[in-house]
Amino acid sequence: MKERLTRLKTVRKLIKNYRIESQDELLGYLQKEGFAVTQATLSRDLKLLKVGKVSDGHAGYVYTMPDED
Amino acid sequence: MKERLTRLKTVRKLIKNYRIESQDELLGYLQKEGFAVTQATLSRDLKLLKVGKVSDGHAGYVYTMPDED
DNA sequence: ACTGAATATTAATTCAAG
DNA sequence: CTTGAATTAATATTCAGT
Repeated sequence: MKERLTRLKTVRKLIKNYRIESQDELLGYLQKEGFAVTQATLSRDLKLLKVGKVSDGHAGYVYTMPDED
Repeated sequence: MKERLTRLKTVRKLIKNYRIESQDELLGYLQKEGFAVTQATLSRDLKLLKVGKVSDGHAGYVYTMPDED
């Protein structure tokens, strides 16, 4: 199944364009894009993409993409 | 209490020098350096320092310092 | 190999207190 | 303003199934 590849691309895009604070939130965006997965899968995707969750210092926590990969 | 400042410095150093995979692990190193805090405090420290936990792609998860701050 | 459901683990926040 | 204990929330992993 090559769905994972297209999904990973989408996840990447979403993280770059939105301020996402949790995997559940990301899950919501993904669904709007037509992907139906669970949190477990998303966790694995984020691992593959090496995205990190970092505080912005005051407000909350945000997912970040590594610079090119 | 200015202990937080010295502790933050130490946390920074530890994260730069070791491969730390959890706050509990970091807690251990901190104790060896003479700081006795709880996970709650550490979580706050990491927030202040904007450190992030990121997968290295295969093995596990590692804490990372933002490039200069 | 990829995934979901359930679970275990880890991390953030609340709430009270110094 | 900083912290710890307890709690809640978030995330990683296990285990089974395809």
